[in-house]
Amino acid sequence: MKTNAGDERATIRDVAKAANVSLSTASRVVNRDETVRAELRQRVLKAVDSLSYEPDAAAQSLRRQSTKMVGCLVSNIAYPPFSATVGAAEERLYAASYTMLLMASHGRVEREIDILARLRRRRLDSLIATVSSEHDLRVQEELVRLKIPIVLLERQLPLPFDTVCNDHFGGAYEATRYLLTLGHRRIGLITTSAAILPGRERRRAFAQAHAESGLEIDPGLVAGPGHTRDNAYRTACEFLNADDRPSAILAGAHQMVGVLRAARAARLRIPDDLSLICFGETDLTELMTPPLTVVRWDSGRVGQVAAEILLSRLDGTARPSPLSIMLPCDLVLRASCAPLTRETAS
Amino acid sequence: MKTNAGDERATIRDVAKAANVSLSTASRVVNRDETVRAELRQRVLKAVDSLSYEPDAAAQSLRRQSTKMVGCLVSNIAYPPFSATVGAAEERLYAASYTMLLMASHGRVEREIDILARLRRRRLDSLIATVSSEHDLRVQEELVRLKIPIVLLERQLPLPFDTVCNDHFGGAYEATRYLLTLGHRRIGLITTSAAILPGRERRRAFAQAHAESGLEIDPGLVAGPGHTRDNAYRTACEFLNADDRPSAILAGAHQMVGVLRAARAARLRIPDDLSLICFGETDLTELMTPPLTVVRWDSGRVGQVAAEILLSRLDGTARPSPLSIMLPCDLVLRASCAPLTRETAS
DNA sequence: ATGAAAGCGCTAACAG
DNA sequence: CTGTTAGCGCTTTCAT
Repeated sequence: MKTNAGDERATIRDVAKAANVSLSTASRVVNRDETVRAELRQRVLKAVDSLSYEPDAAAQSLRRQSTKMVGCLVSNIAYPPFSATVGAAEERLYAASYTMLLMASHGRVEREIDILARLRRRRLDSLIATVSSEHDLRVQEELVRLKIPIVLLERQLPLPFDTVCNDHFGGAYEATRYLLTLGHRRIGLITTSAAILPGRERRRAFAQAHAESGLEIDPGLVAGPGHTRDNAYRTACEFLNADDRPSAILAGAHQMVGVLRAARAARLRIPDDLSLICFGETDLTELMTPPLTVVRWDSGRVGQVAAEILLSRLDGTARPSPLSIMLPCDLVLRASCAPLTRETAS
Repeated sequence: MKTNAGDERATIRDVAKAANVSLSTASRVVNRDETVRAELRQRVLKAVDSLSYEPDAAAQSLRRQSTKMVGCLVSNIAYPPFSATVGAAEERLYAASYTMLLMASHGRVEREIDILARLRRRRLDSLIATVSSEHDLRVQEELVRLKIPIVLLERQLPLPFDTVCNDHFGGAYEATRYLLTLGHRRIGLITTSAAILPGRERRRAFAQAHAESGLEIDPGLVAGPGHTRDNAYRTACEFLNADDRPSAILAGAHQMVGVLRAARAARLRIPDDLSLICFGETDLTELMTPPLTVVRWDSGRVGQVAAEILLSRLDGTARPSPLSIMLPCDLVLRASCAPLTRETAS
């Protein structure tokens, strides 16, 4: 029974009229209020069906003061770790009847502020965000002004928001120590900006591992933001063409693409001439020759956990104090690192 | 002047009151109606600023009967070609003040129907969709019921929707011919389901190229849906362990990961023992050893074009008849294909 | 040029 | 248990 006479959408009023009940009774039935007599309920349900009635989310939002929408702010949707995280979060939120709004800042603060203003007008119930800098006060101000539960991904701010991060410090520390143990003394680090947690923690771990071995770091061998592949490629070329080139490089998955190109251009064999460790697992790291030693974590898990926290805030289950979840990173040894012998040192 | 006395959001009423003008005048100013006296305009603007007034999108949607939201339905957000497309579309739509809602069907028709019903309630202005099957009539029905402009991505339906696709037929045809020219006679094809355009067109091209050379196809060497990597891996293993194993395989980027694993497990060298062509460019195809010959297209471009079409529909610029855009695919020769000699034939 | 009033579609007091 | 009524915040006639 799906004959929809007019082309117009049926409203709850139409349903009430067709079922010969009041507006509120119709509303009650639609909203599963139990206190409606079975007979009336049937009449309403029939009307709903025959009119193909569907509640208007905009009207509901206005009235209920809740949009059942969650914003998701990332720097770039197409960056695989992000898309895996976003995908997992969407999955969980969808199951809880939330709709996800997706916006990309492309790493630009101006854009980010604009996005947050827009999201404010949309009256989101909640937000998942990976801000492009932890130091920008305007962004922080905008986040606070939203006045909704916020979960930060891979970021830390001096604000009472929930956060879920991976243990990039631990991962980078293990990776650096491993290279040091293999005898490497000049190691390059190419990763994201120090203005965001992964970049900051990797630098800190890199420094600490060196310090614990009583070794100095050449600041010239630590590079970032290098957010783009091209930047990473150029940086890697500089590193590899120098007289005292590093014998090993640690790089983010995104940057590693540039590093591999540079290594190929410089005709360096891996791991014989250059040892490599990648932050993040991708198809490439696993299937290339040789397979790359990686610091691995579960991007999807980040999104799942974030969604879970959000939902617990939304239904009031969560304890008031902000949660700060840290997920593990593991060093997975493969074939891209070799011990440093006299020969390979330049 | 950002002192917001109460914690409540200011409404247009508050603004009108503070500026000592009527509701409608305040609204006019906010909506850039030119017919307001400069003095009043200033007063209103000042009030807007001091109250940090921001229009409520839900209320606007309700009143204007337009949500300024565009839905985006894909099977999986984290699948790189999709995320590149979605990212590019979001970019363009954002610039035109639209917000993107993202939902993933995970290839399940039931889920897809549920999503479409939900989107209907959200009263989207428009939709970008990559449905999981071109044959499901319920999905088609739901799409029609939306009664909004729809752009289909990489899909074709017997309905008056705009579509933007890549020339998978052309790409697969060239690729197959290339392998045939190299002397290959038993070629495997592992790609997506024939129920969607890319899978269908690749099969068709594969068949036509063979037919034009007067060659028969072994249907056992054409596999799909194999949407997951594990499926592709299993299929490839079967192919490669058979006595009359194919000397070459064509596979989608997603499936290729499984194929490479299988080739490695079977200790087959590429291209000496097995020639490979991949549908779609990824980091892996370019940087692995040997670099893979690929059928390449621009995923981002698909999203851009789709967004452009959508916007032209939304502002009434587009001509009424549905557009059907086909973007090119190119065969990029690299090092993963070798001529077939007696020795390599099994 | 400005204001008063109606109403988008819905939910939730409040009466009965 | 059911109906009447009052808005949610906004835009838009329609008068003035």
